[in-house]
Amino acid sequence: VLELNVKNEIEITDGLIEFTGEESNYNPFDEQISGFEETQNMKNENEDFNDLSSSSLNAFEFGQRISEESFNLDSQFKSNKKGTFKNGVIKESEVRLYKCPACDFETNLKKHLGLHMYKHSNVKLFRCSDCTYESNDKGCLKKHMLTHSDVKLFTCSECDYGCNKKRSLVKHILNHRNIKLLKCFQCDFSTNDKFCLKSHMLTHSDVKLFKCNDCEYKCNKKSNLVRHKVRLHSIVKLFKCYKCEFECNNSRSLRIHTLSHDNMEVYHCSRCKYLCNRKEQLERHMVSHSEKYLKCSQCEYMSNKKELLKKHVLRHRSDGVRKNNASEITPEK
DNA sequence: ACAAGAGACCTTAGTGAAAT
DNA sequence: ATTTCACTAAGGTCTCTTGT
Repeated sequence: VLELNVKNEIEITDGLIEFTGEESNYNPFDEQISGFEETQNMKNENEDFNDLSSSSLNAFEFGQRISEESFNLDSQFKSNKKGTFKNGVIKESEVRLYKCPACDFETNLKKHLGLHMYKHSNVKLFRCSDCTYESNDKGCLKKHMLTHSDVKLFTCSECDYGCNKKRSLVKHILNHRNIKLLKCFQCDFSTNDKFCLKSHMLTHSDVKLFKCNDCEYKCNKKSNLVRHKVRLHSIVKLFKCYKCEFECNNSRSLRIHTLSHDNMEVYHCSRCKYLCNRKEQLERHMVSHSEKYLKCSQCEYMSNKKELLKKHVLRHRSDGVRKNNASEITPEK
């Protein structure tokens, strides 16, 4: 039993993860993702996880499931109907009398229709006093207000982690236990985050969703494109030459530029904009333009840098894949 | 549930400079 | 002249959090 703060507890016993203290039993892993598979045998692959029995994850559950989840109902309607479903059937007496003229929503309670109609207007009933957030749902505003406070409804008993969502704590605790329930069917990658898996699947695709307007760079993540633009094409120049008007956004470019002010003999690369003040540095630089690569004898890895190949070979050793020695570093022509 | 962003971690490549 | 160390830039990937 992992004790959470105040009245919340999470039990992990025989494969059952269950919250006690509150009634909600949300299972973030209820849904199957097409093309992906849950690693139900993951437990067997993880010898460090001693708390569960070997067959436990096949019965991985978060207590009793909420039957309402399976109905496609408006959230306000659904929230007030709790307890009116029995075995997934709505009682015959609860005929829906009020229909929304603007959409398919219908309810048997007039006040629910009134609340629903706010959805079709610009009127917002509740507004955050600290930011621009507004909503027609009081509960949503209450939840939003937590983001302005330091209050953490759920805290981990094993570390300093705290959050306001049960689901987040469940995921966090699964990380402590080294359990990954969602697995990529194309590689060894696994995670507990469905969206993360979706994003991971893009790495197996040749499609690049985002392209830089200023160069040939392409990637599948918007945040990577933004980072690329800031690093390479940022209009903000942080480094300025103290002798002239030259500006750039990295220290290396500035260093190279200052060579021109020092009356030093400057060596230019014929294939790029590289400059330096020593002949041997230029020669080493030219290696980066050559097609001479050093190849690892144990895998497909290649590098034109001896230090990197050494590091790589050491990794083979530490992984215990195969014993190796320096003679296995085979330069290619 | 989904989407997006921030940030962390890891890796590779390139480089300056010191050591050999 | 060559090797090695230390550092930085940059990209890929993943985790975590937040908002809708």
